[in-house]
Amino acid sequence: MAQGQSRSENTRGMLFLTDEQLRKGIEAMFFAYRGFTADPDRILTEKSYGRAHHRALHFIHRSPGTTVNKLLATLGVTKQSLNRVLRTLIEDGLVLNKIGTRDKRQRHLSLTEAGIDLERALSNAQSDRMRAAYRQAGADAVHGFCTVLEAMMDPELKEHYENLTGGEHI
Amino acid sequence: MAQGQSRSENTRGMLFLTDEQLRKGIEAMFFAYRGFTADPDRILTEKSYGRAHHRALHFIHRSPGTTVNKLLATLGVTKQSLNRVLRTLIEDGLVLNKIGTRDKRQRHLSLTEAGIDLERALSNAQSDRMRAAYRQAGADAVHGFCTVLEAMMDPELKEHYENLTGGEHI
DNA sequence: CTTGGAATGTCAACAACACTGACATATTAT
DNA sequence: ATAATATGTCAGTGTTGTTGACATTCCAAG
Repeated sequence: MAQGQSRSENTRGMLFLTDEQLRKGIEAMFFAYRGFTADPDRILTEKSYGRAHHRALHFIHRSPGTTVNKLLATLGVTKQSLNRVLRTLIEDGLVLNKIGTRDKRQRHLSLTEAGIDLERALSNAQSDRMRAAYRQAGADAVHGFCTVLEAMMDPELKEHYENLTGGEHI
Repeated sequence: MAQGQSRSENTRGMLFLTDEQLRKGIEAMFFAYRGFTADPDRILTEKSYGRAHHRALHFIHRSPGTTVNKLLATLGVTKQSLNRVLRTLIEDGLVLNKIGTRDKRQRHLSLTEAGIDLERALSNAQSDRMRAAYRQAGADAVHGFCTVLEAMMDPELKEHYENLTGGEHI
């Protein structure tokens, strides 16, 4: 019955959504995001880094050789904010900053060995929980999960998401 | 084929998950959460409030008459952090702070008319996007979405989530 | 070749929101 | 009486975001 209502559709095939169902989804996002970040946050605190460092490491690892401007667009922060984070990562020897050959204004970012190690540690911590959740929920649930998340993104952000999926080069 | 792989299971019925699929889920959470908070954030900025005010309003609206300690547990922040937010909300006439009758140490929190109005505006902004995402993704996807999110929560946080769903009283 | 604009870096100031630690005040429980 | 609970408050600190201003380097168009 509860199941029936949560899947109810009207004659035109449209979902009928109660306020209660919407609110439940909102709270699920809130609580789940806390779980989503909890494990990497513990590692980051040990190393005196924050979530912003994690994000930078993640997307540099994802698109090695990317430029600062591209990274800014993906992260959606100001250059001043990113620069503070990037500076510490470069100083600490986790990120490499190579001046472009074609366009010498651009800085191409990549991870050092140490950067790769930390990124992997963070990624593993996050993936472990993700994998457990996926296995617990099942394959169909995972598919629905991603479908709804994609539908929730801003169109502009969704482009970044899809470009990353397609693969990025120098 | 892509569909086939994302739903592939082995002979024991366990999901086979590639690193790529897990990373995609991680990035989907990151980008979707930005969309999730974008609309209410715009309203909050107008009123010189932040996301913390939104969360407080949401959960007080959800559980009228709740106490400070319960709210602290739900939000997972320190009392000093919550107090800063609550003080401004009370000063601005959005939240009521009533001394308990049974236990006079406790303060029971509830929304004023103005508080209800702002909560509704924020909630509507967030729900609109949620509803659109739900409709676009379909009923089965929504069910999977919630299932995975619940599996992703810390057990302790999941209790809060479920208690809220069940309904809270004074 | 000069000039405009793009890409980047940096400095300063500020705000939101989290934290810790310490302390005060009621109130309840033992 | 004493201990524990619930709450509030002050002071300090750190991360992460913001604006605004300015310098540098370099590409490209006139």
